[in-house]
Amino acid sequence: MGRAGLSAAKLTEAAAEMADDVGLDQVTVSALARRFGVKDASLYSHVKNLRELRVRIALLGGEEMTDRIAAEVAGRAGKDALVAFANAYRQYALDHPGRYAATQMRFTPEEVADHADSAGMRRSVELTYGMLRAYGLAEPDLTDAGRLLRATFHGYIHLELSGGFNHPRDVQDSWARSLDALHVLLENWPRHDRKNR
Amino acid sequence: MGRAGLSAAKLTEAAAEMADDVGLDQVTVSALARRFGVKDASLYSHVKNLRELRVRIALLGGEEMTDRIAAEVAGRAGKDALVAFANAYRQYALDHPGRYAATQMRFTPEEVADHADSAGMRRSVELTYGMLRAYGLAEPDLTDAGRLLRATFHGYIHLELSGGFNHPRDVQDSWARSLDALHVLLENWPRHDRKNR
DNA sequence: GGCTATTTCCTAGAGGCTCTAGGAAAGGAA
DNA sequence: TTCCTTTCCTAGAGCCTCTAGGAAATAGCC
Repeated sequence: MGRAGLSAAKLTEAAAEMADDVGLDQVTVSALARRFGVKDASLYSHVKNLRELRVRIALLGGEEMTDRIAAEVAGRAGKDALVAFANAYRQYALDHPGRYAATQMRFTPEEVADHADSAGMRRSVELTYGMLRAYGLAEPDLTDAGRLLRATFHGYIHLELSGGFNHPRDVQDSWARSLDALHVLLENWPRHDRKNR
Repeated sequence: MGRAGLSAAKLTEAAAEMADDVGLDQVTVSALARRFGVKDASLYSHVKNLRELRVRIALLGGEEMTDRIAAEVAGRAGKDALVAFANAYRQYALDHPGRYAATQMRFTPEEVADHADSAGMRRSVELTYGMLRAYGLAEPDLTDAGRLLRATFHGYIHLELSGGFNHPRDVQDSWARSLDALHVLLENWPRHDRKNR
């Protein structure tokens, strides 16, 4: 019987699919080994431990997500860019809930530094800032507004994925309206002013 | 040697403390039994399984959190109420990260129906709606704005707790400014209008 | 108080998980 | 072919959840 031909990359891809299917916390070394018809211990030649496997899923997800967002935002500005960004963000999370959940993990600096660079995360921040500058914001409003946007997007997706929205009103409609509201918000951002407060 | 005098309530309280200390996913039946100087199997007389233990933590957290928020919001309206609500929400989550994480779990209807009523969750929704009505909002804007607020608060706390805010700017300052912005947003909410769009 | 019923806690054990140590076999390179 | 490296294996320790069935402590009742 030939070998399975494993590699860290193949394992990560399969683990990511598994995470999207059955949830990130159901991704185990055992289950993954089973999927490849191989013993648990075999995977430890390719991946240090379960934690590393999850970090790899997160980095993969971060890259993919940023790519999608960048493609959608390219060439747009203002509300167009905001809506494109937000929809790409949400759609990726809905398409790949397991990968998305992984991106929300807390990393130690070594973990980020170790495998791959965290290019995905960094590019993502740049995209956000570019968008916000189009609204005429500058530091520290840039950071504040960026945090608010990230929080809102993430919170919305998290609640949606975890079934937190029980009311019958369609989530898609609520989401669209929230984007309208955020656009208004960014246009009327209470700008930082040394005298003010 | 006497008995430990366990009960579902005592276990839940201890589990909640443990969750705040070491993280919700570190709360195990084994660890909890160890804490009481008792064998694992003993806990199963009081609690059905690990899952139920976590649900109980969530319900406890939900009650406590809603109580705090209600106390702070009482007698306030408009921006005062918004800020009081938001700060109480955030402070509870920072004080009790494990309990808070538990409240974000996905429940099956039976789980909610089983133990206790989900009074906490329901009251929380009512509080939000009361606050929003003070801004002159009505359905479906009430639902939309409520979702946006919940998403923003949750997303902010989640990112803060998971170390997602790397920028040196103080989170407290950002938060305060975001509340200013949300107030502006609610005052300028793009109201639902059948002709519009 | 004594007796009984219930609750609390125990031992024993099955089964799943992570991860290490050390060995065998497959594939590539010289 | 021969050697070297990588891939995969067996074996096993340790921790976890959860069940079954039994012993001991408490509570209720006469």
